[in-house]
Amino acid sequence: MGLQKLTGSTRMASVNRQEQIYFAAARLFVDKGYSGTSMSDIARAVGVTKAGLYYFVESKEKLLYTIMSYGMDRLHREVVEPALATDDPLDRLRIIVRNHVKNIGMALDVKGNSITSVVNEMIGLTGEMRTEIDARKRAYLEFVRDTLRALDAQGKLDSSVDIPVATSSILGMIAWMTHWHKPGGRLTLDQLADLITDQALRSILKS
Amino acid sequence: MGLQKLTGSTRMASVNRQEQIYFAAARLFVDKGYSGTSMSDIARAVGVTKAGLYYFVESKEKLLYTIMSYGMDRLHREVVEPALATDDPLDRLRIIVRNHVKNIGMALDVKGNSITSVVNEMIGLTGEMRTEIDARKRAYLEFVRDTLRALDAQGKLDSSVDIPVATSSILGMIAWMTHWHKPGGRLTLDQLADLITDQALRSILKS
DNA sequence: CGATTTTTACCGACCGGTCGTTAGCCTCAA
DNA sequence: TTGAGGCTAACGACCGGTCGGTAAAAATCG
Repeated sequence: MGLQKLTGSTRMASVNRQEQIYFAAARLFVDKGYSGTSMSDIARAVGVTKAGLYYFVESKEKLLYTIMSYGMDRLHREVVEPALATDDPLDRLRIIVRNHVKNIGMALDVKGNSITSVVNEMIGLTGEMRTEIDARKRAYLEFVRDTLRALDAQGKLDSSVDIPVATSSILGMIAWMTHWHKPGGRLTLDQLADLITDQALRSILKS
Repeated sequence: MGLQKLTGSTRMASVNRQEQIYFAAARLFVDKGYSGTSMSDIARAVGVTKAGLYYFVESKEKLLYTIMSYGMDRLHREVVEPALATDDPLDRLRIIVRNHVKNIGMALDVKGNSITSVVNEMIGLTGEMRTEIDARKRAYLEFVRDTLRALDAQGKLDSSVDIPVATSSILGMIAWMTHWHKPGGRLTLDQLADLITDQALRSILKS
């Protein structure tokens, strides 16, 4: 393909490239899976040679790790921190579900941004990186579980609720969104978040 | 690993090998993903050379397709058909959730059997095979959705339930099990199925 | 300011290895 | 003797990753 020669610059700023690579890789990882995506695929998506890619990225695994770390950061900032702002466990759970759904929804909506969804990819990481991401995921699970426990302590949970199972089920409802939610559909993201929040709460609260 | 020598044969009957290959492949696909699993992995798991594998299997994609087809067959036989035995939509939904959970749970529990879980692997299939499996999955989704619709017609659904969203959310609760359920845990599969069924129903029914 | 050096942002070629797949040979039970 | 059930060997394509090189931009210097 022909070279560009506009304003004498064929290159792009490094910061842009970095972001571009992370976004493109995240999108591809979500679409084709981690092992199903080759470094050439990513390079092609950002318009660079594979060799050129390795100027910005240390390894494929490190790339996945960086994306996952960033995703966990966002989850913490946009879900955990706002939830900590209230002491009422019911409000807290509402915020958790609502913001988590919106977080994933945005990740699917916003052009090129699938960062948060990649966190579901568990395979592909090994060693310390694997350990760290696993620990962060477990911490989040524990945070939600504790919220359910607090709700139980207030006697607000239905008697047939098993807290660990209920926690995983609610998170499953949310995580599974990536398999069916299509951006630009019938519902706005806010409406969707409301619906899922209601359903999740109803699934555990006393009638 | 030791050879079996029953009836003086170091070889295995072709039917056994076939099953063995499907089970081993299913397990590996669930654990490491489709693209993350190589034919060598599968061959090693069943104690055959990679080339030897190709006597029984036409291609990697066909192998995945066969496993998925088998999984869909089981889902139909163990979930859809029993559900059709009743006309009451509430009973029907109860059967769907309960049996689907048990189906996936057994797939995780039973040694070497992960068949049903593989159905979640959507990538890896192309062309007609992809189309067919997609259609069968959509038909199942539609079946569950229709059940919710019937429930709605009886006025039993909570007013804030959106049927398509609620259907996907319930199926998400179930499908996500593969990510957290560990066989031989605190609960029996029956107990687990009861818990999830209750929670799923509570999530959509009028209080 | 212009000249020079250093750094940035890449590319083409290539590495050893593994991928899915095939061809052809051997072996043993029926 | 035949054919099911393997085997060894090898294929071309592609994998993640590296190497040496380089044009252009930025920093430094006289």
